[in-house]
Amino acid sequence: MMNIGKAATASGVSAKMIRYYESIGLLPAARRTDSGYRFYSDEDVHMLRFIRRARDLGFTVADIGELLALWRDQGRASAEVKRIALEHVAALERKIAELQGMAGTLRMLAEHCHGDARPDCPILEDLDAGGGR
Amino acid sequence: MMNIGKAATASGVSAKMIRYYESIGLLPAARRTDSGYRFYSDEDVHMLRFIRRARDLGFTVADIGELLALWRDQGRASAEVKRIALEHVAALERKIAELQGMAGTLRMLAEHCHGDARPDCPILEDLDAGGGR
DNA sequence: GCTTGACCTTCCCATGTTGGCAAGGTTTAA
DNA sequence: TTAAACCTTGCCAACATGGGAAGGTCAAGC
Repeated sequence: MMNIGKAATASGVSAKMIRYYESIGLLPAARRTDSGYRFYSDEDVHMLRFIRRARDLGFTVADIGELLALWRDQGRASAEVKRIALEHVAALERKIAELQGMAGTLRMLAEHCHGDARPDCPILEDLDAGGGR
Repeated sequence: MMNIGKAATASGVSAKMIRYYESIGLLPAARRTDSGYRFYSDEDVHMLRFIRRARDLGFTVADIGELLALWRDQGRASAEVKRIALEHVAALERKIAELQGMAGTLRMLAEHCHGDARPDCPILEDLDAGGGR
């Protein structure tokens, strides 16, 4: 049993975030000491690490709510977990493609820009003209 | 000369955003009619399209502030523009790498998940264990 | 036993960009 | 004259996170 600070260092989730997750219902309300301090078990820290890892993989808090429910449900079907994961992969890939498009365009523009003291600059010219759209 | 609604459709920037950009100082305060309506010139729409295009390329509003200043400065050095663009490309690429890492891990995990009615699922197991970290 | 510092509590605020809604004023067309 | 389509400002929401203030609690050292 430990304080929120200890649970935070043990799990890698800040105390601030632990309180936040509790407030939005991602975590059940923590037990409290008589004086009102939250306290946590190793089991709780385990759940916090789960959340931390899922955040690192880019899942939103809403996703994690679903994943946690499945995690706790011993009779879950793995198909559901896989669906959530693959949907997330697809979203990540859409985002990646979008960023790659931006980076590609900019890299191209920058290549044609002298990058010296002269004022003419294809980058600004493109922004000016709207990239031919 | 036109209303904000017209300027919005002409530039592709919503009226809401035009007001927002004005409020944060990205745009100078628009001129007003006697009754208080904002009005815009073709020149203004031109600037709005510049902003729109730069947003599409992923520049933050802060970046765009710099770019607009350079755009207006006829004596600017293109080196400065290029620097901003390349910094942004680097930021995009960092983000892309991060997302690719997430997507790669998840794709791998999903591949090893049966995705059927059985409860065992490598995805949850990884989240559980913390991916070996 | 008292003081001090390190913890905890709640509450409010800020980030960045965008949309939505409400209450009220203006303009335009029928 | 009236109705529709605009405009105005202001507030609220999202998402996840951090910062800070004001005040209560706990543990260690003296």
